[in-house]
Amino acid sequence: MIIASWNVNSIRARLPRVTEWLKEFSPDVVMLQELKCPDENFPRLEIEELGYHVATHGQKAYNGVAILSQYPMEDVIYGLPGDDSDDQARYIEATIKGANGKIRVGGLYLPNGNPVPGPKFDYKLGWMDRLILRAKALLAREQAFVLGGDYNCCPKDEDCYDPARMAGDALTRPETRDRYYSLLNLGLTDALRHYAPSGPAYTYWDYQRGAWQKDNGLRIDHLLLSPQAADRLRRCDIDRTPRGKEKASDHTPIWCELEI
DNA sequence: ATGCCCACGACACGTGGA
Repeated sequence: MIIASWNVNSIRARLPRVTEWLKEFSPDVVMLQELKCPDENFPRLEIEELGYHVATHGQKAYNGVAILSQYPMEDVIYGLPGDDSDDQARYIEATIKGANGKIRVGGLYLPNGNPVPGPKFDYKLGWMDRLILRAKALLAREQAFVLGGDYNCCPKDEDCYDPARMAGDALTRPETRDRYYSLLNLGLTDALRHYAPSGPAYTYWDYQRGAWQKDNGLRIDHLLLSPQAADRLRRCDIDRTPRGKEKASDHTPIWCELEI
């Protein structure tokens, strides 16, 4: 089973890029972020036509997450548990019933958090604390799961093309990294780093200043696996192809293959 | 030169992204 994550930066603006990638790559499951549209405007039919079940958690103009799956989905939850006052659409979770077993999939769009300090950074850290609690709850089930998406966190300086330029940014702040490593220290596996333990492995390139052409990127999209999922990990990679196309998202897909 | 792009929504040189 191939499970991918892609921040598309508007599903409506990106629909041609998304459908061509689904046709060429045929991932079994895709977590999408930054839909930037309410559920009623999500291009559901166009994606269902390609053989995908669709679960969306959108909102007007900002945020928005979805899970696409070639297998049926069960027990979908919309929104990250732990704060009923949080009205930002940044989390969706579902169980995928594969041919040879099931896996729980959480798709997330973690808050950017800039500027630092400020209420947006406080919101980011609180959101990460809730994600850690959610991961603990899922780990207690002792089943395969993946938490994938745009974490808005460069775990190490090597995950930034220019660490000095990013110093103090919410994506590299120690408070952000501490929480990312708290997640890993629960026993989760950063799937990409299992195969590429160090060095550049970017998933995002700014639209500005020719960042893509100069490979001035960031590694901020991650797939974190529970022990039961990591046991089944067979491959993980970043597909840079979509980033080089016309009308590209500023992010590109990351994917892993699990023996499920 | 910490500016330069992109998308949204409804014109605002507005906001948010990262």
